[in-house]
Amino acid sequence: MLTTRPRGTNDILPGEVEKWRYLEDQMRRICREYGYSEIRTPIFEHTELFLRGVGDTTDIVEKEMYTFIDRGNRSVTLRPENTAPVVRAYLEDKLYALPQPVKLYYIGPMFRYDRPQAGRFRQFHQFGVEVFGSDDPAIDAEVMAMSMDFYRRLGLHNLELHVNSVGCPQCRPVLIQKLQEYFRPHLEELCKNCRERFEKNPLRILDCKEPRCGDIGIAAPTTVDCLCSNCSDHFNEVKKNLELMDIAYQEDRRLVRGLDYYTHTAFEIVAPDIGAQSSVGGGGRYNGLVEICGGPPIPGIGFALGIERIILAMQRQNLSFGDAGGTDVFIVTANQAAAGEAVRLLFKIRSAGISADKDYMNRSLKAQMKYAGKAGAGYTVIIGEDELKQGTALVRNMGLGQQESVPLGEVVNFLKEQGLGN
RNA sequence: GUGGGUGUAGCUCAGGUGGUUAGAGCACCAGAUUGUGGCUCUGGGGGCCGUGGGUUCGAGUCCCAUCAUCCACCCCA
Repeated sequence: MLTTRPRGTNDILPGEVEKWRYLEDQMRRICREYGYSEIRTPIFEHTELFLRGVGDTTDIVEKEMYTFIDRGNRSVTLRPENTAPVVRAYLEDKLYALPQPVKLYYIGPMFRYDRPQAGRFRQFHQFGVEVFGSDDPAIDAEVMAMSMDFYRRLGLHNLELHVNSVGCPQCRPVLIQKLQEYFRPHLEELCKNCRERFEKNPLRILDCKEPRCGDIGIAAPTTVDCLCSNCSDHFNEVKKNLELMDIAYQEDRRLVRGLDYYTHTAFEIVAPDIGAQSSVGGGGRYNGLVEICGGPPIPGIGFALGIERIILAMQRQNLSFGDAGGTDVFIVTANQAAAGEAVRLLFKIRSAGISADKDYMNRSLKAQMKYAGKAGAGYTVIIGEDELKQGTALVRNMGLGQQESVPLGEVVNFLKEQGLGN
């Protein structure tokens, strides 16, 4: 146990961490372009926030939270998602006093006590955005367009954008009633879960994966059948805006989100080739959430993307994560007498903004060359007896296999002339 | 929470029906007439066989438990 990490967590090692940094760079860039500012909230919150915000009948709250009592006897929970915390910050820090809409993004770890499998971990990472203060359908479309734009920039293809409207407090009771009327005669045939859902949240029966429940529900009334005129207009405008941007989507009348706070627009982005956990992102509108959390009735919408799943999908599609970057220059010494000069020169090269390294393992010249080759050094700078006498160094281009003698004082300039450093 | 697969060297894996010093490839380190990497060749270091019990004269191999991991259900990003 001492040397094993907790189940469902990961070490991100050199070689892997560069991918994360590449993705994080892309996230920050697109957020700047779409007008989003970063917000960082705590990793843990008062448990009550998630009970109220996410919904106490959701699976996340009922069985997946890392909740514990701290030394001050407070119940706190490692955040299982970040919409509720951002809403909390929006209220606590009075961001409603800023010009609206307020557009925020976050990148960070989330925690859910799930059974790990492909694309699912107990500590996983999300990139998400939240927009407060506007119920303009154009914002709904923008949030979806932004997420699709993000995937496009990474080079991901074959992704599907599924869109639906789950109604509002006006029309949802109508839908729930109709659904219960429809399913009541079939109650016995439904799976155990769905029989519970029948009472608690009949909407969720629609996206049950049990084949039998699907068959039974095939002719069930769907969300769009019952939308009030407001919701219906809103949904149509959202779709119109997507079309203005040429964002391909499919309307999925059975799409229901697992968190209670969604109203109106709900969407999900699916990658078909990463296994069973195929959802790489999802989100929707949550016009009631700010109020649920004790604030004024302020509308909101957002999305969250799973970073591990994005990496999985990119690897499946053989996509590049940008240049890794490594050592440019390696200093090789032929004898002990050159060691001092190597230290001096190494510092000068690095100070000039060029990545450089030397041997620290007392290797032979030959072994140093080998190591430099494996480290991917573009150049080696060789200092030996002859060089010391002449006050020069041999600068070898490892790619070309050519080398030339350069005065010690000129090595840095010479390397710069080769295009190194910036 | 449920089901199935897998745990042997740093990595990927071999190790018929239990039998003596547990192997390979890759990686690592060193050398191939002593100042030069990639290719090749030679040699070397490395293994509580996941862990704990049990059966047996004897367990990497069989049994039980446990932990980890992978995949699926479920759920979701």
